[in-house]
Amino acid sequence: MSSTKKPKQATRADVAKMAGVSESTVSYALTGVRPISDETRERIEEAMKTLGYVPNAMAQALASKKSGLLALLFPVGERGFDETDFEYVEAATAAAAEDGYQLLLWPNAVEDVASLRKIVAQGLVEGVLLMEVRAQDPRVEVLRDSGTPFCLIGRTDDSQDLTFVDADFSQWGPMALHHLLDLGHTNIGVISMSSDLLEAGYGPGVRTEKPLLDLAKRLGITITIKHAKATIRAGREAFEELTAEQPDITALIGFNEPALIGALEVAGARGINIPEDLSMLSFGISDEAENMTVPAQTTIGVDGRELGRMAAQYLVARLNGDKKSVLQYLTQPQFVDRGSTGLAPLGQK
Amino acid sequence: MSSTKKPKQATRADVAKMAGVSESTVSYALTGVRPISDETRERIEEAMKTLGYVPNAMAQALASKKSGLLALLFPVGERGFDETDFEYVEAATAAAAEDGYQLLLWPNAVEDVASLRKIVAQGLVEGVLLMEVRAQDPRVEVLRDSGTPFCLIGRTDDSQDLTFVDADFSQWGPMALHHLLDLGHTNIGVISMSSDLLEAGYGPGVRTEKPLLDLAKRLGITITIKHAKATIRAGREAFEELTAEQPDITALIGFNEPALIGALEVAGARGINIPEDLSMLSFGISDEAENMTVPAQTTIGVDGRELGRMAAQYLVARLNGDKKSVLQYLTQPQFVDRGSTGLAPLGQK
DNA sequence: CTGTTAGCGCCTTCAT
DNA sequence: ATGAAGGCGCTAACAG
Repeated sequence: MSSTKKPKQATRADVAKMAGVSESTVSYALTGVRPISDETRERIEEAMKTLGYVPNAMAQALASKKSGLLALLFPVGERGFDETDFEYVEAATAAAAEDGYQLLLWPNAVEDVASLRKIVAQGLVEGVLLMEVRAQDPRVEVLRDSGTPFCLIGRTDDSQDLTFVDADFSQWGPMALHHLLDLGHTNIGVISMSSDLLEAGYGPGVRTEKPLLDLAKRLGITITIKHAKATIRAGREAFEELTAEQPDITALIGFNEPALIGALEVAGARGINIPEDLSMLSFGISDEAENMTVPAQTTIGVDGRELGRMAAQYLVARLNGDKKSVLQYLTQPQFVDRGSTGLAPLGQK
Repeated sequence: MSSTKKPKQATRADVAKMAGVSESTVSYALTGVRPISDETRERIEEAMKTLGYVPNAMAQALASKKSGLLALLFPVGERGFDETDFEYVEAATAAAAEDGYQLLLWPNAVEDVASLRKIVAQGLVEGVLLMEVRAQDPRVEVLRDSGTPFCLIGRTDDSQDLTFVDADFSQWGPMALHHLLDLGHTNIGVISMSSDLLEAGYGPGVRTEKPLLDLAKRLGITITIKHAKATIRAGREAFEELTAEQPDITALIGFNEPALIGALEVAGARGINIPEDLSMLSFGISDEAENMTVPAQTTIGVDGRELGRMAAQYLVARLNGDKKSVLQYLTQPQFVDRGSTGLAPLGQK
């Protein structure tokens, strides 16, 4: 058996002995919390190097009450992780690492408040990042009275005094309308998410829809909305209903990725050219996912990486005792033109 | 300020005092490592409940040398996290959780061996999961002589005595050929990954290509391979070259997601119908990504979730002292028919 | 069945 | 500028 057994890690005591100093001096040399003579510092550093000393994370955490760990709470069973979610994770991980923190992935059902309470009580993590936040989210209360700092990606209805980062959904509709109106579209269809989601208070949905409708009315744009489940099939049906009701629609806004694919399929089958016959613009779909559709979709959406990064940074700010009364960030909508919108066809009445 | 301050967590000592027993008895009541009279157990449990006691993870880890944490080392900067990678993560997280372990996300450049060494020396994690394994992977040696148990997702060239899970790439080509041959295709194009990747020994590439070519030769199938970079543009060019060289191709195998999209675009522009005029089959693209293309692609690939799950389970097995000399797992290729392949058109000679 | 006693490896307040 | 000593909260022998 050439299998190497666990080599014993050098401990602070070993370093102290070898350098001929006390253990605490070694600690101070490490943290720089108090002045050390250059000479002893060198001896210590050399000892550390030859011993390959690395402070033990557990002991450090236990003694200092600082684990350097953050939890990223992500919901399981919901609608599963999608690509955008993943952008958060990656960006948050990187941002946390820059500040010396590691991210722990914690799969947790939103309703499972009991184990969340237990999890934070364990004292493993210093702070928590929450994904897939609901309008009324039971996890918030648990975290709040556990005293653990946390930051939401998304927000609750009642989040004035919470730390969060979110997309500024209220701007999506107006931005889309301006873009389409500039191209001459005045009769626009929308394939949005299911009514169930909206009625459940799903933030992106409710925050987007009203400003869109309000502005359309003021601008005199005709809007026809269809709510569809998040399936390709539902998208096909929605598109068919939409075009039956409003044959003169010249542009389509989608806020429902799978349904949009369905609409694309039907349009393709009917020989509708995009953007010559119909302009398409889609909301909130991640860059990569959107590149997959043929043709690629012009998009107004959220920069997942920015959100993830900001979330981690805000959380760390809280940990470092940032006393700003409020730490909240709304990302500007991200417009990516992939050529699926164009001038409105003429002669549509 | 109604802001709740960190409530002091009850400690084992508190429980012991309240229950009128010694501290160690509390521990034993928790772990069940030694018999406790029903009566004292009840007193203890009640005390725990009223105090809301939860064992401190750090202290537990320090004393027992078991943190309950696993690291998932994922490479940054490479080609970025894609959706399939994410399936590993999600599945591994879930599987680890079932065994009582948490997954720590550790972004780490493959070459950054120094910080990897440091990371494991910290003693934070009990084991490591490695993603994006290279044919020659410097991280393996570091882990091996750190004595930290680890499991690869993928494998190195020299992995006889390593613990790993990987797809059985050698079967992909044959499976694809059989499928296409059954439909009457004997002149097949391949848009594969860049030669750079292959020359660097990228496992999925090299392990797939040779068996594919070998079997094609034996079956008398004409294969024309184009290597393209992972971009849509490169895919367009590859497809154009391919069809210029071999106008009689009736089927196309893609092993390069973005390039495949490019090929699809060109095909669409030329009015080539799939699968009537051209059958398409794609390798190793994740389910979700594949559903995004229009038309959807028939795929031979890997079940990312299975891999992630197995990886976590194998690692935990190692941690639990599973002495099986070898723990290695190859997943069967996963064939998903999405209708992009069909009978070869006639009269192509 | 239960209690006592060392640690685990490090941080930190007190001394000097 | 440096040491000594007392925890942090828990595990795991060692004693009854």
